[in-house]
Amino acid sequence: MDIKTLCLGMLTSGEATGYDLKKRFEGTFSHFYTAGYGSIYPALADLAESGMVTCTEVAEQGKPAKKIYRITDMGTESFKKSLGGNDCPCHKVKSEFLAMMYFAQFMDPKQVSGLLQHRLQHIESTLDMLKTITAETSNEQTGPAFVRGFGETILKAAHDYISAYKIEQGSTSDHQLPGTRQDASGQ
Amino acid sequence: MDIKTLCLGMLTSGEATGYDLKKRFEGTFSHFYTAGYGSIYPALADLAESGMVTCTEVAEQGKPAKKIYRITDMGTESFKKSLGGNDCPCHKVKSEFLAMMYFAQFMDPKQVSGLLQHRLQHIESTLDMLKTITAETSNEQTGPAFVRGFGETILKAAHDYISAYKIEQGSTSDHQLPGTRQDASGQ
DNA sequence: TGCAGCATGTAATTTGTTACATGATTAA
DNA sequence: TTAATCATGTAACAAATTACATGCTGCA
Repeated sequence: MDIKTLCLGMLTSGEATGYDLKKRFEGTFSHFYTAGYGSIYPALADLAESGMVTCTEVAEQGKPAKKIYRITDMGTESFKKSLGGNDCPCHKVKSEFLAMMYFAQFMDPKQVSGLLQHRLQHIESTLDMLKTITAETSNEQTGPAFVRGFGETILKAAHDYISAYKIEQGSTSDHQLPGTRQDASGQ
Repeated sequence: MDIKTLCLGMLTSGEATGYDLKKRFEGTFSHFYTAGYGSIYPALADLAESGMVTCTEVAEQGKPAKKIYRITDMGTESFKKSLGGNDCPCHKVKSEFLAMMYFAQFMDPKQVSGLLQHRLQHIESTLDMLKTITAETSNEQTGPAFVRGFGETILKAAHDYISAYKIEQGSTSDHQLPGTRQDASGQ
C-alpha cells in the first residue's frame, strides 16, 4: 500500500489538509508507517488530479493558502477496491537497531548500553503518545482500536525484553562498573 | 544502515557468496531486514571495488563461476567505524497488514478474518524458522542471541494478540456464523 | 531574540524492487 | 516432467527521503 492510498483512506474519516495528514502519520500511524511532506503533498495532488478527492483553497494570512481535501464517491469506491484486492499484505520491519545489536561484539559496551537506553526511551514516548490518543478518542471503531492495541502490545513486549536484558547484563557481567551503570549519556 | 554495510557485517563471520548472504537474509535477518539479489550483488561488487572485500572466483560446471567474498582488514575497520557513528539507529515498521486492519470497517468480515489467519500463519512459520536456526547453532554470541530472542518475543506477542482478537470476534459478534467460524479459506 | 508551529511545495538524490536473462543438476 | 536448488548479474522502474525555498504568528 502506497502513501497515496493511505492518504485516501485517512480522508474517509473527514476532510483534512496535507499538514493534518502529516500529524496523523506522526500520531496513530507512526508505529507502522512513515511519511513526510515530500510524499504526502504530491500524493494529494495526484489524488485531486484523478478525481479521488476535491480540493478547496482557503486563503490564510501570512501562510500559503490552506488546501482542504475531501474524498469523493469515486475516491471511496477506489479505496474500498484497493483494500479488497490485497489478501497478502506485507508487514515489514527494517531495524537498524537490531542490525547493530546483532554485531554488538564489535561495539564498545557503553555504546551498546546507550543504544538500548535510547530504544527504551523511544518506546516509552511512543507508548505515551498512544495512551494520549486513546484518552482523547471516544467511541473508537474496532479497526483503529485493534491497530492501537497491537502497537501497545508489541511495544510493551519489546520494552520488557530490552529491560530484562539490561538487568541481566548489569548484574552478571564485569564489563560494566556497578557504580556507573545506567549512566547512558548519549541523549 | 544500507544493504552494503549489512553485507560487510555478515562477512565478518566468514567468507560467503552472494547466494549465501541471500540465504542469511531469508533466515536470521528476515524478521528485521529484507534484501534481494538485486541489492546484494551490486553491494558486493561495490565493496570489492573499494577494497572492503576480496573476491575469488571458483569455476563451476553448468553454473556461473562462484564468487567467494572475504572481508579485508580495511573492511573490518570500516564496518566498526560505521557501527560507531550511529547512536540513533532507527527501527521502522511498514505494515500493510495494520494499515488494512485500521480500515477494517470497509472490508468484508470474511476478508478481515482471512487477513488475520494469514498473518498468524506467517508468524508461525517465522517462529519455526527461528527455532530451527537456534537448534542448529551452538555457542551463539550475545548479539545474535539478543536479536533472535527479540524476534521471538515480539512475534509471540503479536500471535497472542491476534489470536485473542479472533476469539473475541468469534464469540461476541453475530457477523460470523458459529458453524462456519475459523474456516479461513484464503490459503 | 529566537524558536516552534502553521502551511505549502519542488527537485535531486538515494535506495531498493521487479523483471529479465541464462542454465545445469537433482529429487519427487 | 516439473519444480527446486545452485549461481550470477543487469536495466528499468518505483518509491520515498532529503534538502531546499518561503514566510507570518505567537510564545518565552
